[in-house]
Amino acid sequence: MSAVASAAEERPARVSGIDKIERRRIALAESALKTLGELGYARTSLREIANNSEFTHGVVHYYFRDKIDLISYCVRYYKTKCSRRYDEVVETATSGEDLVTGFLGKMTQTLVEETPMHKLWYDLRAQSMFEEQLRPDVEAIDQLLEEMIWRILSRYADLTGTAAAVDAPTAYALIDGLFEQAVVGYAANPEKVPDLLTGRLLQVLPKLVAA
Amino acid sequence: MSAVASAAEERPARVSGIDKIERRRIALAESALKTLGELGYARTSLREIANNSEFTHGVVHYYFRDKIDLISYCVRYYKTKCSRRYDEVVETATSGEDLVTGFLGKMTQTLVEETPMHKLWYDLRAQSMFEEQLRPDVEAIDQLLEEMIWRILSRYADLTGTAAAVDAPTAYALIDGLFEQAVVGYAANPEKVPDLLTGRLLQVLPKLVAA
DNA sequence: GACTTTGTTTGACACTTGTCAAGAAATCTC
DNA sequence: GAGATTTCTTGACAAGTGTCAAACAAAGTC
Repeated sequence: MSAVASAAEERPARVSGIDKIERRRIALAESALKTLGELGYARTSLREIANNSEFTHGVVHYYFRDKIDLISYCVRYYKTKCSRRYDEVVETATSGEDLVTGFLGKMTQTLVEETPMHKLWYDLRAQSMFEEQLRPDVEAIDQLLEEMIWRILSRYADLTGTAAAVDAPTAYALIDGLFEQAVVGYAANPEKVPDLLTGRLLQVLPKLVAA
Repeated sequence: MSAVASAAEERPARVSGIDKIERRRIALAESALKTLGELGYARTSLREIANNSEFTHGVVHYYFRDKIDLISYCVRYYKTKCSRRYDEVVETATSGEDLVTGFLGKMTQTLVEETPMHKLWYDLRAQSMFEEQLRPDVEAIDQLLEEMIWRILSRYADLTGTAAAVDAPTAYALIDGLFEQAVVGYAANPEKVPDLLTGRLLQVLPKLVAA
């Protein structure tokens, strides 16, 4: 089903106990993330997660202490998948234009192809304002995403012979604001929103650097 | 308790039926908003709302068809309170500096004094991605907030003899991104966040206009 | 092959949820 | 003040929740 899970089944040879348990957790988390992405935090129950998986609801509790433990694990697992999304673009781009094109392409692509995941992320970040237990994980991801944006902006400045004109948290908040706007608006207007996002980023990116 | 409710009690003389029912709804909504702001959407039940009010849980159902009807009403009621927040600043400012100072002051003030309301707003906007019935109301508020930001930016351009260098949706997404970052981070760092927000806006605002 | 450990199923529990309806209380109308 | 209407209280319901524990199966160990 997922990259990790299927990789697991390809090589079922030797699995030391700790790895096996970790593998199950990942499978559970993948399944939970799918359900969470569709229904959102508020409407997702442990039974729903179990129903949409190959496991029964008891198994969920065998591998996770409670609901928050599961969700928290999901969030942590999720972060490893997303914050390196633009690395290849950053490394292979040979000009500012190149980088911008690649960045916009990847960004609109993930907006379209992984909408549920992004919806979930903004949902969970909002939940973290009310549920303290989620806060450390959310903060960690936010940090990762900020660094991701900063790598892109630094490289962009390099390639164009300029310097970043805002600091990292600011750059992240700005670009994230545009992206969240796109995610929220995507359901209502899936054809137009990606282009709108592209246009807005093209307006903004040049203003984030200065000679 | 609130401005509207207390105004209602000061003048209990003549109240035509339709107004009385509307008044009760407002009182319920105020109470619901208080609870929602503290607990967030996911953890707020109708009974909790009733418990934190002077009414019983049956009354809630007497005045609102169901839960979504109540929350939807709350959202609509809320919007009337917030989108004119900066109007006075916009009208009285006589220079760019003036406007920026007033804007930043009001923004950090509402961040600190009305934190629960802002948390709720970002929560509800996230919920609207999963709950279609919330979408029209959320979209309407987003529109209002975009216009609010645009009034500020236009006036800022006027006063500084420049022109806005981004369109309205972009400007809103950028500033809202910074504000949401501040709201999310406020709980963890209530002393520093307002100043950080101020600093970041000062970095950004000049870049949103051009000669 | 018996025994132990590990993993899984199933069913139950206590509780909360949104919703509703029957009736009491208050208010209004004449 | 009697009767009608509106407003509110109370208690109940069905459904869903997180959690747990006891029975069961599988796998590993000697």
